[in-house]
Amino acid sequence: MTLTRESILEAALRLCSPEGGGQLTFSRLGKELGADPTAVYRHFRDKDELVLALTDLVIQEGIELARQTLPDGPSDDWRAWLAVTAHSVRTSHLARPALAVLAAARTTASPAETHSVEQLISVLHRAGLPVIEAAECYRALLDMTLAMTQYTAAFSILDRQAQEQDEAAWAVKYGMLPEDEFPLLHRSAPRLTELFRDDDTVFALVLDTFLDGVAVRIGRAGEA
Amino acid sequence: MTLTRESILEAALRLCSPEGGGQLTFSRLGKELGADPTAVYRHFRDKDELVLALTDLVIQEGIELARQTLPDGPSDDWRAWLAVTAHSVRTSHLARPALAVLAAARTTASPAETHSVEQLISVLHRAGLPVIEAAECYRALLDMTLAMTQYTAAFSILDRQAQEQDEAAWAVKYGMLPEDEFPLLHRSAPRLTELFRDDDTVFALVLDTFLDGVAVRIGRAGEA
DNA sequence: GCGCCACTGTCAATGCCATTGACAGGTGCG
DNA sequence: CGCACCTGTCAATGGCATTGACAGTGGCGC
Repeated sequence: MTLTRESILEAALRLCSPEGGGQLTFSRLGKELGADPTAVYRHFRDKDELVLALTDLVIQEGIELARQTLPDGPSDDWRAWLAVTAHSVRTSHLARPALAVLAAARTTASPAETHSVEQLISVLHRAGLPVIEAAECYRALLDMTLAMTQYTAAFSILDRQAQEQDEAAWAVKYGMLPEDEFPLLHRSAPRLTELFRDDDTVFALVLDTFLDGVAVRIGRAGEA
Repeated sequence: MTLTRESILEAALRLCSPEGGGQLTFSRLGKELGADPTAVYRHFRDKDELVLALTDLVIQEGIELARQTLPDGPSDDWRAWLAVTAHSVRTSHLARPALAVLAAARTTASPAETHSVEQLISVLHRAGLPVIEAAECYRALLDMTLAMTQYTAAFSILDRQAQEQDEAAWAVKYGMLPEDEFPLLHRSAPRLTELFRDDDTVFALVLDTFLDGVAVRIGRAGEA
C-alpha cells in the first residue's frame, strides 16, 4: 500500500476529471489513496510541484493524441496540422478541468513537447513563412488555445447554481431586447443564446478565423 | 465611517490593482475599510456577488475607454473598431489582475454593454458580413480577448518565486537546444525567449491574425 | 415622548484548505 | 547490532469564506 510518485499522480488525475468531483485537495487525495493526506508531501514538496507534474502528463497526453491523428512524416497541410494540434491540446486539458484551472499560467518547459514544436514550426516554414514568423505563429496559436481552454474549464468547475444564474441572466438579457433600439442584436439573439455555453463551437470559430489569418500571412510571405 | 455599497466597491477595486497587494479577501477588505471584515456581508450576500458587481464596474470602464478612442457616429473602419474594443477590454481588466482572475468564466449580463455590442455587430454588418456571422464574430473576438487577458492576469498574480522558476525553466530549455536536432527552434529561440513573458505582444499577434481572418470572411461574403 | 423594527457593525465560532514539525515503524547498510 | 533514512501518521497553525448571536442606532407610527 506504499505510495509511489506514479500512484499519486494517477489518483490526482482521477480527482481532476469531471467525474472525480472537480476539486483537487490534499484531503481528497489522501482519501483516494487510502492514506493520510500529508503523506503526499513525502513525494512532492508542495501542491505546486504536484500540479506541475500533472500538467506535464497532460501535455504528453495531448502530444500523443495529436500524433495519433497526424501523419508520421512531414506533411504540407499546415492547416490540418495546426488545427489538430490545437484541438488535441484542448481535449486533453478539458478531460481534467480542475487541473486546467490550477495550471493556469504555469508553463512547464516539458522536454516532451520540444519535438512537437519543432515540427509545427517546420510545417509553417515549409508552407512559406519565415522562421521567426513561424515561431511567433506557433506561440500565438498555443497561447490562444490554452487561454480559451482554461476559460472553458473554469466555467465547467463552477457549481450548478452559479452556472444557472449566469445562464438565466443571459436569457433574460437577450429575450428582452427592444427590437427598435437593437435591431441587429435582436436578430442574432437566437444564435448568441445557442453560443452561450457552447464554448467548443466558439473555440472552433476563433481557431478557424485565426487560421484564415495565418493563410493570409503565408500568402503575403509568398509574394514578397 | 458607515460603509456604503460604493465605498466598498471602491476599496475592493483598490485591493485588486497591482499595487493593492494582489489578493481580494474579506479580511484585507475589512482592514482597508477600517471595519470588521464581516461587515461587508451587510451589503453583499457573498464574495461572488461582490465580484460580480466589481466586474460590472470594470466592464463599464472598458466600454468608456473604448468610447473615448472611437468616433461617436458609425465608422466604416471595422478593423480599428474591433482592435480598439479588444484592447480596451484587455486594458481595463489588466488594471485589476486579481479581479480578472476571480471573474474568470463569470459572465455578467451587464446592460451597459448591450449598446456597444449592437454597434460592434453593426460595424461588421456594414462591412459586408451577414448579421448572424457578424454576431458570431463579435462573440469569438470577445471570448478570445477575455480568455487571453485572464491568462495574463493569472500569471501576474503569481508570487515572484513561481514566476522566476518558470522563466528559468524556459531559459534553460531554449538555451540547450541541440542545433542539429532542432534547427528551426534553435534559430527562433531568441524571439521565443523575448515573447516568453511579453503577453501583450503575443495578444497583439493573435488579435492581428484573427482580424486578418475576419477580413478574409468579409471578402468571401462580398463575392457571394 | 415611547416603543418597535429594520439596518448596520462586531464578535466568536465553524469548516475547509495547505503546510509544518514532532513522532514512529521499517528497511538496508555499515 | 546500530544507525540513518525513507515513509506514513498525527496534531497544530494560519488563512480563508461564511454564519449566527449580539448590540447600538436610526426612523416611524402612536
